[in-house]
Amino acid sequence: MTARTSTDAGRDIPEATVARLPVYLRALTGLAEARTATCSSEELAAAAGVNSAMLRKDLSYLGSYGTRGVGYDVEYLRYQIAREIGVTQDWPVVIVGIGNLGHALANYSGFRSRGFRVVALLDADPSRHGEVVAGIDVQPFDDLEEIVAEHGVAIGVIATPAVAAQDVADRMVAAGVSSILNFAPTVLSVPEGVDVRKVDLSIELQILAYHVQRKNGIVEAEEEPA
Amino acid sequence: MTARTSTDAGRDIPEATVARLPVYLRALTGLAEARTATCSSEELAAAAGVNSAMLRKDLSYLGSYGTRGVGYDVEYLRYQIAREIGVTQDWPVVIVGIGNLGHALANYSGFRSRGFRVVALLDADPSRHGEVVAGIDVQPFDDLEEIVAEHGVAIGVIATPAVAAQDVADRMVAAGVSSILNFAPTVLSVPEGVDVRKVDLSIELQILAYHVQRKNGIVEAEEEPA
DNA sequence: CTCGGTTTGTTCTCCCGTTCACAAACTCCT
DNA sequence: AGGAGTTTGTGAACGGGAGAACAAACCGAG
Repeated sequence: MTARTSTDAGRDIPEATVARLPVYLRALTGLAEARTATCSSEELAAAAGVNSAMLRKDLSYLGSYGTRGVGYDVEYLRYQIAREIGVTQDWPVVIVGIGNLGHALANYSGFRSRGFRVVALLDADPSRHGEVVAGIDVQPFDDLEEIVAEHGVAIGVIATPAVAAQDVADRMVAAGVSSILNFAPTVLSVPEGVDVRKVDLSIELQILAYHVQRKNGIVEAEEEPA
Repeated sequence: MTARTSTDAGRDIPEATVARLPVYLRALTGLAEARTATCSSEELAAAAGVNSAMLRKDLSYLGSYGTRGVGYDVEYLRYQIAREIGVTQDWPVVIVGIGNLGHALANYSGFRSRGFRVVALLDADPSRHGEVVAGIDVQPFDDLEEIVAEHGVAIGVIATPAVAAQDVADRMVAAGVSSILNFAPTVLSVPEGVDVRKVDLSIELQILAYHVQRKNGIVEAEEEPA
């Protein structure tokens, strides 16, 4: 056995697995609400929309939380996954850019119910300041540093126009934010150690469009000269 | 040379490449707006936030559109990628579920500017019908089939609560929609041949939370009994 | 206590995606 | 015209993820 402390039974979880853990968590929550006490990897995998072998392998990175011949205890596994992700406690989050999308994000109930608490809404436009969205009033963007320090914010959400996004990211990083969820359609450059995940709505549609065109592609053919 | 028609110089583009083409397209648009006529793979890769070797390999699936020793013609490459993705023409899109997120999506200018046209906003809640969002009035969900048929809609966006999403997806598929962008936090099951892409806001945050916890993980240690 | 049935945890293999490294090809200067 | 310098396109190596298959472990019946 290599040198390991007793607490970290599963080091270095693959990124692909990390991305699926929240899906499993949601599926388990659904099962728990349906009063299901136990489930097999087959059932859980079906609920999560994945292969059962992959599910078992994913879970094995966390530890050995199932019982052979029986399956998984829904509540127990749910807690273990939540603990591994880190959503047993609440994470403070700031949202910058309270336009249409910022509004929607601020009102999104899925954040609060899944371990995230929006502690501030910031916008650079003074005409928005004081507006109350989802029970929180919009504050000047310049309050960023103070708010991050006060609440210990580690996660920032950028919902600004593309041109502003890099500046916002820089300020966030300087203020101590280490993870950014970026909705602005631009590539952010951040220092080593800072995580950025991007959600780009039009890119998703373009990917779909490609596949639609590919499916219909047999119909129209010529484009270049023969 | 294997049997190939003259038109399809690049069959079966890898999925990972398809997902990056819109990023390249956006970077090229930015360069074009900056009056840049030509760019090297190194420059374009930097603008897109990827490795230059990967960029070149990605582009090579489309064909040989660069000039060795020179680089790529911005306008020409932009057109070729747009054509490959299929965004030279406009795609009609329907959005179902005009809540907070649906509002934001309907108002999102990035759709229209990138080859997508929202032809209808649908909601099952009668109290919303007639409301005008982004210049389009909200119609009953039951109009779905008629609208899909009339406009030849191939792409549908689901922005409903989770419980309604599967029903909406089923109706969409039955009406002829072949690609779905799903914002509802649930796993959709669709028949073979239908593409689904999901965007899940809270999952993205949970992935970030995991990494934050991992970074801070050295601080707090014990959790299980020794 | 033993045996059959069930389900997990894990190993092995295949495949896709990424990166490296280099030959081919183009431009420009002399 | 020829050679030096650039940059593309691609073959090959490398790493990680996904699925199949199986051994280990558990339950319950007799």
